[in-house]
Amino acid sequence: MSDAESALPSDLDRNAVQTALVEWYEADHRDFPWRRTDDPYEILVSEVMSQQTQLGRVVEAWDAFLDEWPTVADLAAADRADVVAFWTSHSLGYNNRAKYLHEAARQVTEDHDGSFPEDPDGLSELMGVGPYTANAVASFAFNNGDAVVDTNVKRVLHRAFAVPDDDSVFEMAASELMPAGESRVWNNAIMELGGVACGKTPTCDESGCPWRQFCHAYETGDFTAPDVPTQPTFEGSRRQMRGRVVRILGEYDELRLGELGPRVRVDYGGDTGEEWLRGLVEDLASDGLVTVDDERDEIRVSLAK
DNA sequence: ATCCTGAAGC
DNA sequence: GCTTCAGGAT
Repeated sequence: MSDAESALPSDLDRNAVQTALVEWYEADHRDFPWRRTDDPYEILVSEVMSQQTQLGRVVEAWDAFLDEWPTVADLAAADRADVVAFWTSHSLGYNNRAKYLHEAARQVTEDHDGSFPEDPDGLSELMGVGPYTANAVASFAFNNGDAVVDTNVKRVLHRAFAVPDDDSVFEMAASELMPAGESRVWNNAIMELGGVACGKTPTCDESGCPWRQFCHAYETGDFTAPDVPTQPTFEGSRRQMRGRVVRILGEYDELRLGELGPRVRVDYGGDTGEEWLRGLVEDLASDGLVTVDDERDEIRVSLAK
């Protein structure tokens, strides 16, 4: 259980490490609106939007989303098509996440009598809520989570304390470092550190990083970060075309395949003609995002209700 | 292990 | 142009 390779702070230093970070965070941090609420629904919406999307781009969408569906019951009662269309029109990407969020709202309303589970295990049962989001919502809504482990936390722990690039080790280290019973401020603070001071290009001195005196990377000058899987080129990809289909269907009630095609790509036809589009749309249908209505010789496509 | 998405950052 | 961004489902 003990960590021979990494240099997690000793019991003696841990308190100083914890205090330094919390004081740094409380002295000054970005004032995102979801940091001013403890409503689990509002927190969940912000977390799902924030997955793989820069926080600054989330603010406007978060406001508009809660304006449209102010409570979890409102969202549960909405049509999935409207939620997916909203998601796409606000450029949030990953429209599967809109479907998951809608489904999670339905779970809370129907399976939990309208009130959220208050611990990570219970929250994990909600659709689209994995280990990170479960701990984030438990922390920020109920101050009742364990340490979150996201790319920010991994990067910080790897640099500061030489925690090896291994998920289960990151989890143990993060958990050991968190002051008990302070998940709300702690998880906010450590992710703020990763987002502001210890990003890909660290700004230790400019940001007044509170861990400089403890930091392995600051001492050695090696700011190597854990590997993040690189993505294939987006331009021209199938993923891009899926995104276009969903965006277009968000603008029309229903389209025939032949009407949809030219709007998806100007060179619609040939190798990327009806056959190709049909496959694309069928994939989206199995993801529950669109409905394909195949009647007679006309194939009609729309966002799934 | 692969797929999902789009824009800012560099 | 390529990488990165508060991950999760299958």
